[in-house]
Amino acid sequence: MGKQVTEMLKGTLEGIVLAILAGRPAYGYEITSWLRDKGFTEIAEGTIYALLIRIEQRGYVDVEKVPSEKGPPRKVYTLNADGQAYLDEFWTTWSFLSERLEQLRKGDS
Amino acid sequence: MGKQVTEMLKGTLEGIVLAILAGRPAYGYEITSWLRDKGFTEIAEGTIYALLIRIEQRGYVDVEKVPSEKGPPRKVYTLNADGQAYLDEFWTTWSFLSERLEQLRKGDS
DNA sequence: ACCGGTAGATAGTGACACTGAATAGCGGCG
DNA sequence: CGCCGCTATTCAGTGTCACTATCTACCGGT
Repeated sequence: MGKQVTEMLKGTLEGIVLAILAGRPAYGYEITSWLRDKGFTEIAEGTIYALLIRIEQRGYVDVEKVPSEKGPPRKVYTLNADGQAYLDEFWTTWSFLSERLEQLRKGDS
Repeated sequence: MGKQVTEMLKGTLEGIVLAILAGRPAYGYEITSWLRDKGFTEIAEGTIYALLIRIEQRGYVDVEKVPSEKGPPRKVYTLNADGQAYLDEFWTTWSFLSERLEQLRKGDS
């Protein structure tokens, strides 16, 4: 893989993180580990933190500082109503794109 | 839709165009019209031409100038071996991403 | 005292799609 | 004839997003 994934993630990584947060609240480091587990081995730590700050500024998540037993305090992110709405929109957009791509792959051109 | 699609297209639009060219040779204006037909109404003309120049410079396509009955000569693009290899890679990357996304949507988190 | 693991922040870079406008050839209509 | 509309391509400037690389900071164990 490599650069191709990087470009394809633009616009989708945000949705991926919001989808994770829809399942349960989480903090940055946790999300990064989870992504690595799921095969996204190439996603840099810094990328996730930058993304989290972005969605926080847009008001898609609520933030709470929670002291950690190990290391500095965690910033725990929780999806709010605006974030859920944006996530719904994301899935609609994804479905649209996904369907066209599958048609194309089948040679329906 | 709107901006969300735009960001999601990064990295995939290139694959879409190559997939079209895998079916048959085509020129820019034709590809744009085809995309609009298929629901990609928001893709700007300029975007496609810029993309075509890019994939030409990378050597994924062969180019032939064909005089047109109407308007200036067409630049007809044909997918070559390198392009086909890149397209195969694209589908692999797409499958990877697509599978994780579907898992996420099903709440497999 | 140091190191490894946990946790987060940030400045600079590159790639890609969009906007908006310009150029150019051709046919038809008044 | 002159202008409009359709076909067809090009290009300069913009914004967004993920990456790289680096830095700060807290903790436990050796």
